[in-house]
Amino acid sequence: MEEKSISDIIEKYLKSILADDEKVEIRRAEIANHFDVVPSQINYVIKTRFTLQNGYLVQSKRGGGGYIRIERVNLIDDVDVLDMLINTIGQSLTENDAFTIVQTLYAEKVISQREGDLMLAALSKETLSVSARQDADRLRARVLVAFLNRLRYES
Amino acid sequence: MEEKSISDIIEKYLKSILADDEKVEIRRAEIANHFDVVPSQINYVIKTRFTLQNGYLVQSKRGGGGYIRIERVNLIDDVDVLDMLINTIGQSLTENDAFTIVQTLYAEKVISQREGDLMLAALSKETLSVSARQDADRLRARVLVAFLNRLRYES
DNA sequence: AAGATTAAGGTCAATATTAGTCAGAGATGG
DNA sequence: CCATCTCTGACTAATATTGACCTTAATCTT
Repeated sequence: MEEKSISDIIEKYLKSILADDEKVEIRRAEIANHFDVVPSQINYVIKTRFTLQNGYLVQSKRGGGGYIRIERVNLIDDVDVLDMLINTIGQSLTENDAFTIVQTLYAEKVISQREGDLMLAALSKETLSVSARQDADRLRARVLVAFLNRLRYES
Repeated sequence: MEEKSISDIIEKYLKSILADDEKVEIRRAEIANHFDVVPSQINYVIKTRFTLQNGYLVQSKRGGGGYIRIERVNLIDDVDVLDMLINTIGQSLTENDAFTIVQTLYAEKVISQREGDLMLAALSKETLSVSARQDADRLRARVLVAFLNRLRYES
C-alpha cells in the first residue's frame, strides 16, 4: 500500500489520471524528467504495471511528435479484449500473472473479493504443484481460462 | 508468560501494532536492525507465529521498496462442515463427487451460487483433464481442498 | 525526391535493493 | 542426553534503477 519506490509513485500518478479519463497520453521524456528518472524507467513502469493483464492497452509512436498512450479497457465485457487476454495467457501461466489478472477483475468489480480469493486458492502454486512446474503453469492457464469463460457467459 | 527469546519480543511488538491496526507493514532489514538480529530471523518469527491458523495473512515484496505486510483475518466460526468435507475428500475425487460437495456447500449457505459455479468451472472434467483420469481426480481433490481451506477465514 | 538531421520512444544487460530459503550451530527444557 | 526451539549466515530469488545502444518518424537541406 505504501508507495516506496519511484515506480510505484509513477504508477499511482498515471492511474490517478486514468481514474478520471479512460486514456492518458504522455511524452516519455517529460514524465521521466518530472519524476527525475531515466526515460527507460517509464518503459519499466508500463511493462510491469500497465499490461493487458492489468487491464490496460498501451500504444506508442516514436520519432517527432511521439507519445505513449495508455488506455483502460474492460476485460470481461469487451469480447475482443477478453479474447486477447485469453490469447495472452496461452498455454501456460505463472502464479504471479494469474494473481495480477484476478486483481484486475476485482478492481473492475467483475468479481467480489471473496470470489477472487477462491480463484487464487485454486490457482496457487501450492495447489497446482502436483507435478513439474511447467505442468502446473499449463494447468493454471486452463483453470483461469475456465474461470474467465464462466464469467463471460454470466455477463 | 515471560518473553524469553528475542523472537517472542519481536512477536509481541508486531502484535501490539496489530492490536490497534488491522495490518502492519515493515521493512525486514529495519526491524532486524532495531532488534539487533539477522534479517532472516524475521522470517522465522513470521513463519512460527503469524500463520494462517493463528489468524494472520502475510504478503511481501522484494526489491526496491520491498516490504512485509502482516494482516489480521477473522477465522470463521463453524469450520465443522469444512472439516467434515475435507476428511471425506481424501486424495482423489471424481467430478460427480465434487459436484455433490459443492451443492452441499451451497445448501449449507457456506457459498453463493455464483461462487459454486466458479468452483465447478475449475473442478470440471474438461478443465482438469490435462493428463490421465487418475491424475485429474487427484488434482480435483487438491483444488477443492484448497477452496475449502480458503473458506475457513475471511480477510 | 534523397539524404541528413533531429526528435522522439524501445531494448537489454549490468547493477542495486530488497526479501526468502535452508542447513546447521547454539540454547533451553525435561 | 535428547528433543525442540532459536538464531545465524551463505546462498537464492524477485524487483527496481540506470545507461549505453538501437529503431522509428518527422523535418530540414540541397
